[in-house]
Amino acid sequence: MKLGANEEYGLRCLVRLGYAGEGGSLTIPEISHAEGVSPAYAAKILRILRKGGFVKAARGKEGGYMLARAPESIVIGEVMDVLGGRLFESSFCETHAGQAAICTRSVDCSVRSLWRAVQVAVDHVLSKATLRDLLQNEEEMNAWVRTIPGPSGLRLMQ
Amino acid sequence: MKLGANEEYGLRCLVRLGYAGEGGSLTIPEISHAEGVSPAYAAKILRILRKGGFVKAARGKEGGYMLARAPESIVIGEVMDVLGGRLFESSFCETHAGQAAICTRSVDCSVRSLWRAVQVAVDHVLSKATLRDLLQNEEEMNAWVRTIPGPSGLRLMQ
DNA sequence: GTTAATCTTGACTAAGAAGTACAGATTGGC
DNA sequence: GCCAATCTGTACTTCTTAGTCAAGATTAAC
Ligand code: FES
Ligand code: FES
Repeated sequence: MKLGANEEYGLRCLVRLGYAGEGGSLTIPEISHAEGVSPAYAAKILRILRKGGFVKAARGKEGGYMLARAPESIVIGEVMDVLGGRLFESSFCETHAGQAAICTRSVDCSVRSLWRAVQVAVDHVLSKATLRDLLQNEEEMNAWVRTIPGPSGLRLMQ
Repeated sequence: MKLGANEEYGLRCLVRLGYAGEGGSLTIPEISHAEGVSPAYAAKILRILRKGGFVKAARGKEGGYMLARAPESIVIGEVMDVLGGRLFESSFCETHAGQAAICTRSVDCSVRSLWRAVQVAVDHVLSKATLRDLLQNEEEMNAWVRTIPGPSGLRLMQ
C-alpha cells in the first residue's frame, strides 16, 4: 500500500498549473523546471492528466497547458483515480486468487470487508478535497483537514 | 495507491493460521493449498510474517507454522506495515523530489498535508483492527467496521 | 543412524511501473 | 513558405515487485 510516483508528480503538476491562475498556462519546460522532473516525464504525466480531462493543451508556438476547469470543481479523488487507480479495485479479489479461480473465502471474506473499510476511509478524505484546497499554503491546508468530520481530521496534528 | 500482493496473501495466510485455533499449526503445503498460492510463494510470505514476529515456525517432521501471539494482540496495521510498508513513508518527499534535492515547496507543501491526512485515515481503521476481528465472518466484520467512530465506519454499507 | 517431512535461504526469472528517447504533428510569427 | 516552439505518441531502457527454484538445515519416527 504505497503512493506511486505518478500520483505524487501528477498532483504537483496540477497544483503548479493551479498557481498559474485562471486562464494562465505553462509549457512543459516550465513545469518540468518548476517541479524538478525531466521534460519527458512531465510530458508523460501531463498526458495522463489531459486524458483524464483535468487539463487541456494548446499546441504550437505560444502553446502550453492550462486547467480544463475551475480548481474548486476538480476533485482530488478523481485525479488520484486517473493517476494511480483505486486502492481496492473491484477486480482485486479476482486478480489475486492465486491458482484458485477466486479467493477461497470469496462468498464470505472478512479480509475483503477490511479492504473496503480502508477504501472508504481514503475516499472520505479525497472526495472532499478539491484543487482549490491544495492551492493554499500548508498551514491553511492543515486547517482544512481538521474540518473533515470525524477523527481523521481531528487527529492529524497529534 | 494500490494494495500489493504481499499484503493480500500475507493477511490471508495469517487469517488461515488464526482459524487453526490456539496452539494449532499448519504446514506450508496445507496453507498453500488452502489459499491457492504456490508452496514456494507461501514460504516466502510466511518468512516475512515470521520476521515480523506474527507467526513462529517449528522445523522438522511434525513441524509447521502457528501464531506467535493471541489473535486479539495482533494489530492489522502492524502486519500491513511489515507486508507492504506505509502509504506515506516519512522519506517519501525526499525520494520523490526529482532532480531537485527535495520538493520545491518542501517548507510549505499542501500536497504533503493531504498525504498525511490520508495516512491518518487509513491508520484510523487499521490500528483498531486485530486478527481477532478478521476471524469472524464477513457479516460480523461489516458490523465491526460500523463500530469505528466517525464517517469511515458509518458509510461503509451505502 | 536412516529416512522422510518439514522449514530456511539466496539466487533466479517474469511482470509491471518508472523514467527516457525520438520521430511526428500542430501552430504562430516572420 | 519557412522556421522555431510546442504538444503527441510510441517505443525503449531501467528499476522494483511478484513469483519460482534448488540446495541446505532441522526434527520426529522408526
Ligand atoms: S474475496 Fe478478496 S480477499 Fe477474500
Ligand atoms: S514536500 Fe512532499 S510533496 Fe511537497
